[in-house]
Amino acid sequence: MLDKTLSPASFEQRLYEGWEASGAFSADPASGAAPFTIMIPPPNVTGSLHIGHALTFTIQDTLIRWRRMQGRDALWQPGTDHAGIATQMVVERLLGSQGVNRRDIGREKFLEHVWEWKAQSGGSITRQLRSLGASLDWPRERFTMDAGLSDAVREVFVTLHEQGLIYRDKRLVNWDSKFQTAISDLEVENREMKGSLWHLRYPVEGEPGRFLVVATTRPETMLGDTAVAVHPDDERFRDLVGRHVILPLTGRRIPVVADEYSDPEKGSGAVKITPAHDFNDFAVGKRHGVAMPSILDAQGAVWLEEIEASLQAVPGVADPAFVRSLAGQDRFAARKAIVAELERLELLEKIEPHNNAVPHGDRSGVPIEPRLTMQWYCDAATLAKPAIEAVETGRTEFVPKHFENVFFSWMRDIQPWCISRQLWWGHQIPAWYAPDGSVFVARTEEEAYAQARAKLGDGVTLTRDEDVLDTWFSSALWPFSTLGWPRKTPELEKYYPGDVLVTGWDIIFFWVARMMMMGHHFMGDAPFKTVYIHGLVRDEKGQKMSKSKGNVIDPLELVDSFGADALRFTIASLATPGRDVKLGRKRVEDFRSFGTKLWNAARFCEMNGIAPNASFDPSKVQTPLARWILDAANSAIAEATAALEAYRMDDYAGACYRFVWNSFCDWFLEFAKPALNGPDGAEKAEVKGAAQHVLGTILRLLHPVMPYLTEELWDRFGYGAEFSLIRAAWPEPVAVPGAEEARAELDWLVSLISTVRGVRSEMNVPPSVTVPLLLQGASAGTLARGERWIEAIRRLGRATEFRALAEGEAPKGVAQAVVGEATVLLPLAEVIDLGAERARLAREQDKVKAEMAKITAKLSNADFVSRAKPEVVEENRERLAASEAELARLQAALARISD
RNA sequence: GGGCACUUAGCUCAGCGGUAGAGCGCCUCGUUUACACCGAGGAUGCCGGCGGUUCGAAUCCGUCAGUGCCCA
Repeated sequence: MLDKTLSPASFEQRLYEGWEASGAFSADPASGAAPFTIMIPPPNVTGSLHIGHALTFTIQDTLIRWRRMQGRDALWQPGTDHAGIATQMVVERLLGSQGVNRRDIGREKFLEHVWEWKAQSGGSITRQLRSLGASLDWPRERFTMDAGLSDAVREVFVTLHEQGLIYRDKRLVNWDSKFQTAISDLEVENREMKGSLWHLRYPVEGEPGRFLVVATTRPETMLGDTAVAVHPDDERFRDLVGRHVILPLTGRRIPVVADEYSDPEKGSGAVKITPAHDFNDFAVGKRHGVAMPSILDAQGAVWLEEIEASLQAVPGVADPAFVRSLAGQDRFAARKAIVAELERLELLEKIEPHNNAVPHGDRSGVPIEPRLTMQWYCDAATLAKPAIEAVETGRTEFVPKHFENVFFSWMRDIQPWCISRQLWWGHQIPAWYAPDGSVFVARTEEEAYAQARAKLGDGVTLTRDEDVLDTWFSSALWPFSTLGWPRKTPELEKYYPGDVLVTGWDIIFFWVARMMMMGHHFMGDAPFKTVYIHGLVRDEKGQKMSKSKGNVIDPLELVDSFGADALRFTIASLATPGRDVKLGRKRVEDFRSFGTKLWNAARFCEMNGIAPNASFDPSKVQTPLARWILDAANSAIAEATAALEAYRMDDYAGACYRFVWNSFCDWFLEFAKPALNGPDGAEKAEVKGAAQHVLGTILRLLHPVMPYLTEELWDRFGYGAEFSLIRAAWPEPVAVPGAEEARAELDWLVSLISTVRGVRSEMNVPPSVTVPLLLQGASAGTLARGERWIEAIRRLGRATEFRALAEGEAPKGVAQAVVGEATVLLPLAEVIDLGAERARLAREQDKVKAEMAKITAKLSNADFVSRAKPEVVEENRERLAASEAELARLQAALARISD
C-alpha cells in the first residue's frame, strides 16, 4: 500500500543507485541501436552545483532519458574541465592558509598539491548531479587533464602549429595583474565605473606657451605615450599635424598624428597614444609606426626599463628624477603622484567627472591591464570559417534560431585567440626553446630534441615553455577527445558527431564556438547537429543570482525539501527556449503538488485493485469511458512527443500536467468510480484495464522529467522489474475503436455536469441539496446518454434523476441552462430566487447576443465572405446557427419563468 | 553608439493571421470513502502607444516609448 503522503527522500537515492548499478545509464557501442549523444559541457572541477546547473542538466537529462526510452543508444558523456585559473587559485589559497607560497615549493610540488586537492574535493559537482537524477554514463567520466585528453591536446597543438594555425606573436593581451597571466577577451567583464577625465597640457615643440590638451582616463599611462592623435578633419589642430609635442615628465618628443580614431566630440578632441597599454592606441601606434614602450610590469607597477633611455630633463616640464621615483609604484599610486606632479607644473588643465567601462578580470576582480607580451595564438578566423558555414547551411542549427545572429556576429569578427596562460596548472605547451631562441614544437621532448639536433647540432640543451594552454583549448576538443581521439575508437566512430549541445546563451562563445571550430578542423564535421540555447536562472524579481546579493537558491536544498522531481518539473515547466527563468523556492513548492497529485491518483488506483495487466488490449475496448481516456492518452503522447522533438520542455511538461490532472484525475477517475464501486463484470474489468494502461502510459510519459516518482510507482505497481522504467519503451498511440463517438459522448457529459455545477453555484444551491435534471427538447440520443451515465451525473452533478420533462409538466421555480440541443431544468422552488435566475438568464442571453453580433458583422461583410478561406466562412456560419439556437432556448427558458 | 530580445489577467508566462489562454494568487462554496500539496464554481484583459498591410492583427510591417541583455 502506498503511503498517504509522497516522500521523495524515501526512494530517490535507492532508485538512483539501482539504475546506476544495473548499467541503465551506459551507452553500448556494440549495440545496433542508433546513437543519441549529448556531450555535457564540462563543468568546472572547482564548481559545486548551482541552480543554473540544475536547469541545464534537467533539460539534458530529460532529453537523454526520453531518447533512451525511444530505444536509442544514448550516450550522455560526463566529466569536468580543469579550470586553470580557478583551480590554481583555490589551491594557492589553501596553501596560503598554511603559510606556503607556490613559488617556494616549485612547480612540480605545487602540481602534486593540485592533484591531491582534486582527488579530495574536486568534482563534487559530479556527486551532486546524481541527486538531481542525472543519468550520466559515469564509467565514461573524463577530466580534461586525463592522460588521454592531454594526448589530444598535444596532438591538436602540434598539428595546428605545423599547419601554421598556431604561432607566437607579440601583441597586446588582457593581462590580469593579480594572477599574472594573460586571459581571454571573454574572461574580461566591463564594469561601469565612476572615474575622471583628466585634461593634460602637452607643450607644443617650438611654440612656448602653446599647449595641446589631451584628455585621458588613465593619466599614469602617459609615461608610455609615443604620439598624440587628432582627427584629420579637425580644424583646431590642423596646423599641429606632423609637428611634435613634448611629453611632460619624461621630456620625450612625440609626434602629433592625424588619425580618425580621435573623436573631435570627445574630451578635448586630441588623444594621447600609449600603444603598449591600450588596444585602440595599439592599432593607432601600428598605423603610424611609433615606438611601443611598456611602462608597467607584470604586477602592474611602474617599470622604467623601456623608457629610461628616453628620459630627458626639460625645465618646468620634465624631470627624470621624478619619473625614476615612480619605479616600482603600483599603477594607482603612480596615478596620484603623476597627477599631483602635473598639477604642480600647471600642466593639468582640468578634471571632469567621467563614467567609463573599466575591464576587470572576471575571476580576479582587478582591472585588466593591456600588456604587450609574447604569447601563443591560434588563428581562430581560419578555424571559424567552416563553423560559420555549417550554421549558414543549416548543418548545425540553433534553437531558438535567433541565437545564430549572436554566433555569427562573434565568429565573423573573431580575433586571434591567445591560448597561452602564465599558470602552472594546465596543459604545458609542447614547445621547447634552444639557447639561440629557436622554437621546437613537438609531441614529446625526444622529438623536440631530435628536431633541435638536426638544426643546431648535438649538445644543444632545450628548455620547455613554462606556460600552459587556456582551459578552453582542451574543452574545445571535448566532443571528440572524450571518445578516444586521436585514437580511432568504436566510440568515436559511433558517437561523433553528437546530436545536441545544451547550454546557456552566455556560453555560446566559449563552448559552442570553440567546439565547432575544433570539431570541423579535426573531425571534418560539426560536433553536434543542434545547439539548444536556454536562458539563465534569475531570482523571482528577475535579478541575476549572486552570492554577494544573497539571492541564490541552492538546488540541493530544494531537492531536500521538495524532491528532485519537483525541482525538475518546475524547471521544465518554466524553460521556454532562450528565455531567462525566474525561479524562487515558492515556484518549486507550488509545482510540488503535481507529483503529489499523481501519487494520490496512483494510490487510488491501487486501492481499487488496478494493477498492470499485460493481456489488456486497448483496441478491444467497448465502453465509451475507456475509449475516451485511451484516446485522450494518445493525444497527450502526441503532444508530449512533439514538444520534446521541438525542445519545448514547457509544452512537454504542460501536456503531461493537463492530461494527468484535468483528464485522468478530474474526469476519468471520477467517472470510473461508479464502475469501480459496482459489481465485478465486463465493464468494471474494462475500466480497470484502461486505468492500468493509462497509468502505465503516464508513468512512461513523465519519466524523463520526473524519473524518481515514476520509477517508484512503476516498480511498486509491478509494471516491470525493479529499476526498469528507465529502459521501458516510450509510449506510442494505440488504435482506439470508436474514439470519435466516445469523445462526443464524454464531451457532452463533461459539458452537462459543468453546466449544472455552474448553475447551482451561481444560484447558491448548497451541495447538500440534490435535484432532478429535467430535459426539455432533448433528443433520444441525449436521453440515452443520460441513462448510461446516470450514476456519474448523480454523483458529480448532485442530481437525483435525469429524465425528459413530461408532457404538460411545468415545475415552478426552475433554474435552467442550455446544453447542446436541450435545456436542462433544475426544479429549485425552495432555494431559488426567481429574480436572480431571470437576471442570470438575461446575462447568458447578452453573452450570446454579443457573440452573434460579432459573427453577423463578419458574415455581412461581402469581402469577408468572398476572400476568407471557405472553411473559415463555413465555421462562422455554423457558429452563428449554434448561437441562434442557444438564444432561442434561453428565450424559451426565460419565458418559462416569467409568469 | 551598434545589435538582439521582451512588453498579453494581480504575479509568472504560453499563444504569433481567423471564438484571448494556463499556472499561481484572489473571491464564494465544500467532511461526496485518492488527494486541503484537495474538490466545485467565479471575477479579472483598449494583448505598451500610434500608424500601416489584410476581408480579418495580440499575431505581419513600420514607428515611438519603456525594460533587459550583448557588443563597442
